[in-house]
Amino acid sequence: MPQVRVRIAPSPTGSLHLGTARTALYNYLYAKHNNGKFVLRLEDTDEERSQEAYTQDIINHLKWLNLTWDEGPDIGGSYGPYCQTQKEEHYRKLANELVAQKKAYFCYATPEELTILKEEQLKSGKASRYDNRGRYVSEKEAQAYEASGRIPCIRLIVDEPRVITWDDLIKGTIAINSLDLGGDPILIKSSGMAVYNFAVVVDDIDMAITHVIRGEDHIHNTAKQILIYEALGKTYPEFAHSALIFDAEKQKLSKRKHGEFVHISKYASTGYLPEALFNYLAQMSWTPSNGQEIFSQTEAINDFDLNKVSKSPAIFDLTKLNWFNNHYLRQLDNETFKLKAMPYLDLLNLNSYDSNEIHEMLTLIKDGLNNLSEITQALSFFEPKPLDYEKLEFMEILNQDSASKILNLILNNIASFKNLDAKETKALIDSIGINNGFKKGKELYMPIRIALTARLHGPDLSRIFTILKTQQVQTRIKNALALNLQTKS
RNA sequence: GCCCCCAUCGUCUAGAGGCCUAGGACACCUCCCUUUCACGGAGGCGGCAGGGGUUCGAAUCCCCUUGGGGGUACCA
Repeated sequence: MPQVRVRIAPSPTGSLHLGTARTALYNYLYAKHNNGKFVLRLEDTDEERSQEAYTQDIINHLKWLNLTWDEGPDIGGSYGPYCQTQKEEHYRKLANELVAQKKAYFCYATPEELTILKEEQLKSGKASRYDNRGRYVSEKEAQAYEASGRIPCIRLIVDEPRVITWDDLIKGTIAINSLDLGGDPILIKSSGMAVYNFAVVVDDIDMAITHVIRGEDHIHNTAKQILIYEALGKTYPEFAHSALIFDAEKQKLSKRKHGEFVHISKYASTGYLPEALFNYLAQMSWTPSNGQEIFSQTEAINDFDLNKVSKSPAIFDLTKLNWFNNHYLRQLDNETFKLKAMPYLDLLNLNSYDSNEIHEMLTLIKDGLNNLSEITQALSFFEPKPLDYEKLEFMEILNQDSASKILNLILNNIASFKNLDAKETKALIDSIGINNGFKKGKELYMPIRIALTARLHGPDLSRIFTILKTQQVQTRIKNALALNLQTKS
């Protein structure tokens, strides 16, 4: 058996899409599982929408996901070039050979003529398709078209009717009638550039691709492409079509509807770990044989099997991704976590704290995070500026008599808190509470929590207390008490 | 319209005719731990789209219906 060679072939018309990433992931896993090669190729035949910035984005984020390729436009390889725009001549040459062999022909129909054809078909309730009229144009007519300045495209002659069938590695047997392919397909646009379906086939042949793994939106393209392989006299590769990823309304994930959250870049910048996204994407239509939800890339490679990839579409669920991300975030050692947290920490003014204190803050919140960008909000109360207590829920608690009593007690004893660690701080708060008739619990701690953080919930209060230090604690309690007086008067 | 694909808890799935009283995970709910939140632990709720076959036996095989999705470009 020849070496397995698979490819991911994104078009640089947008930044790396979730769906493309998952297709890349399947290809990657399949290649690595079979000791094969994974190739990156850019399908940039769309002259109008392709952009260099997108190419960079795609390359960066595939790398970010640790889906590394063995050959590609950035690193080369012996089957290049790996961009379609660099192969224009080659495509044209092959198409012309097909014309010479009478397997293809020049078609002089104008877009306007085709639009009219389509409208007529629609009106009479027929399936809309090209009527293959160009097949029957005589030499003489062709010369007349040339003389009138028409520039032809090249179309492939399709046997009709005929059943095209292949054994899909994910879906099983698929059969499509050539009659339903919309008429003789274009190979070369009149601009001279190859059309997607032709370029793909030529490239997959040139690059000795053995397995084409892609989304099921390509199923009809596959039928057309098989016809092209046959015309070129080549055997076609194995095909595997995976179901698409949907949103909660069972619609295809689209930039238009979902904004930046269809792009891998968004997850990277929001502080999702590549391991988490990899794991989530992999498990959403494939389950390892041991049934585990959490698995590493290596484990996935060892166990991957196209046959076990789900035939039905999966709905993208951010909540579940969050669960995976939380898991991987908690697994990070403190140093790595700190390193990854830095960009989000930098958004806060925490210059007054030393690195031990920053470290302490991070361990405080590490376990409860969905993504790293939540750090900014989670730690914002550490910024040395006055807090805003003007919220009904806070006021209700602060206005209780017991609240001002407790806060005053802490204030009166503030000096005793100096240089205590978290455990000692807690013990002191407890004893102050007990000596003055408070049970330790919500009644005792909530007013302090609100005074120090202006929040109802958060991490361990005594640790917050020690990080803030007595000076800041004193200021905040005074502020909270002042507010209390204000509302009472 | 025409063609193709798909159908198990709200979501992701396990299931290859008897191991199924349909298993797991996320979410949700209850309880425990706990000053609160989170983490962790113990439970709970919840599903084979419908109808016909085939079979001793169907979530599983076949057919129909319904529903969902994709495609139908000189886009990729």
